[in-house]
Amino acid sequence: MNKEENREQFLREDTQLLDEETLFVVSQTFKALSDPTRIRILNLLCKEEHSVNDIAETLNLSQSSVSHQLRFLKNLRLVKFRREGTTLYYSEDDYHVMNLLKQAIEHATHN
Amino acid sequence: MNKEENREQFLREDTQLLDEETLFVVSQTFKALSDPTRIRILNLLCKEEHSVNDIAETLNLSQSSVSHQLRFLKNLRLVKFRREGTTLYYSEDDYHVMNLLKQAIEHATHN
DNA sequence: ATAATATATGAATATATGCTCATATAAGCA
DNA sequence: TGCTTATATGAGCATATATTCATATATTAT
Repeated sequence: MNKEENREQFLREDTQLLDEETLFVVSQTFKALSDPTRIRILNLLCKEEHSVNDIAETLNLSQSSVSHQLRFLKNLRLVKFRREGTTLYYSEDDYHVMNLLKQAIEHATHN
Repeated sequence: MNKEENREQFLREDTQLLDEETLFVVSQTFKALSDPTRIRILNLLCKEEHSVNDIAETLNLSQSSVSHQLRFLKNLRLVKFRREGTTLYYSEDDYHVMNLLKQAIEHATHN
C-alpha cells in the first residue's frame, strides 16, 4: 500500500465512508430486491424449488420474463438450479440476502 | 370481505403469494437502498445528523443532487430533519430499514 | 433424424431513474 | 427593505431497466 492509498484508507476508516466495491455490492444486492417481479420470484423460491414454467404460471408472468429475471438473479448468485431432463428447477442460493427479503416482508406485513 | 376477496385471501395464505401493497412497500424500500448515492447518504446519517451542504461536501456531491435524494428519502420516511436558522439537519428516521442497510454493508465488507 | 417440450437469448421499446443547470423559496441579518 | 446563506424544485437529458416478441438452444422420446 503506497502513501496515497494509505491516506485514503485512513480517511475511510476515520470517516466511515464506504469504498467503491462495498458500495457496488450493496447497491447491486438491493437492486435485485427492488423489483416486484423479482421479489415475487424470490418469495416463491425461498419456500421450495420451482421450474421456470411453474414460476411463470404461478405468478402469471411470461416464460421469457421469468427466464430473464432468473438470469439476473443467477448472475448475482442469489439463485441456483438443477436440471431434470429438459426442466430446470431453481432454488435460493444466498441465505443472507433471502433473510433481508424476509425481514422486509415481515416488517411490511406486520404494520 | 366479499366472496371474491375472501377467495383471493385464501389463495394468498395458501400459496404464500404477496399482495399488491406488501409488494409495493417492500420494493420501494429496497429501491431506496439500491442507489450508491443514497447508500452513502444513509450511511452518513446512521451515525449522526448532517446538514445538506455538509453531506454534499463530505460525499463530493452537488447540493441539488443531495437535496433531490433527501426528498426521496423523506417521502419514504427514512429520514427526518430539524431546522436551525437556514440550516436543515437531517437524520435517520427508520430504525428497521437502517438495520437492513447495516446488515448488507456488514455482509459485504466481511467477505 | 425429427418432433415435442422446456428454457434461454437478443433486439426493440417504453418507462424509470439520477444528475445537472437554472431558478425559486426561506430564514437571518444589516 | 435588500443582501446573504442554505435548501428546494422543475425541466431537460442521458442512462438504466423491465417487458415483449421472435427465435435459438438443449434435452428427451419416437
